[in-house]
Amino acid sequence: MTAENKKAAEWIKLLQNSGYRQTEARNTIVEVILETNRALEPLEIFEIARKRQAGLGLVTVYRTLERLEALGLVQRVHQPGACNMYLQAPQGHQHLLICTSCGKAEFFNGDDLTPLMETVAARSGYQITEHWFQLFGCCADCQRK
Amino acid sequence: MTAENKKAAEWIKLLQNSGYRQTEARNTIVEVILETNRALEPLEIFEIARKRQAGLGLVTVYRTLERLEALGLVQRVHQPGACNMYLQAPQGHQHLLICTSCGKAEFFNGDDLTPLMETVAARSGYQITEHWFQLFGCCADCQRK
DNA sequence: CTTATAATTGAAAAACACTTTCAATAATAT
DNA sequence: ATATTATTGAAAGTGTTTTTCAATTATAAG
Repeated sequence: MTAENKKAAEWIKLLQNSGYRQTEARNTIVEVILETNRALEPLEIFEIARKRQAGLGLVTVYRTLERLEALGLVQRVHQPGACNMYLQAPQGHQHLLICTSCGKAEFFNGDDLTPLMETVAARSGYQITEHWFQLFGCCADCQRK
Repeated sequence: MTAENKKAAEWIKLLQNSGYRQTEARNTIVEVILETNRALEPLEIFEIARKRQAGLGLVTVYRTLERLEALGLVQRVHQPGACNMYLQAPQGHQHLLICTSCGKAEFFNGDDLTPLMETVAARSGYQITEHWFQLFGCCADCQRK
């Protein structure tokens, strides 16, 4: 059993524990998300998944993403070109690093941001509750090309 | 002449220097953006502007925003709820602090991010070219309420 | 000031992305 | 095996953004 299969089984289990049923459509959609290392739009997920499961509906992709996001398994990603992309969520709170060439997404820790946020809070008078931090660049593989 | 009027005149001038014409529609749209301290959706701009200029079309708002953004006068802002909002762009590269209650937007400098970005670049092998950093919170005025 | 020009406009239609509705189907509990 | 109920895909509906187009208006030229 590969790492992806194992994670897929975990996700399905979590869905079931929340009262959702295991279906072919959900299995396929979960697999597609887990084996992709970049954020995907609903339509992209649909097109990949449809090749494996004829008859799958785009609506089901939207509905499954909604449930996966509510369970915190998937994360919505905003990018300049598209702001409704979905990616497997990391452990805890992490920040994204995205390759502008191939789209590959990696997470990193941003604990270092706390002092800056405190300075901004003090200067502005705002009580800061949330932050978005995302880096864009060219990954090692794409630099070689 | 108020500060907003002065800035509006500058923007119109810049538009003209780029080969665009001065029109009533553009004047009104520019004024609305300049006197608002929060990011607005095209439809919001349209509704405010229409009260001052009957007959204005929503299409014109979209087209004007496109030009203003191309000239760097206006900046597109992504927020969890809406990712097509527009705000007067700051001098140089700055980061946003947005009040989740009233929407008020302020800019701040984020020079402190450089060391973190260098660390991430070194660890990941990415060549970092761009970053998004945005803070959300409750502004001083809204805290009092 | 008058005329020629080319950009700009708003209306309408089209394109697009996403959501809702609904009857048929399929997963799960009994 | 059966009953229950979530899930499904198709179709219709909604909201947003873009395109098309003829009429209008700003600007440059005379």
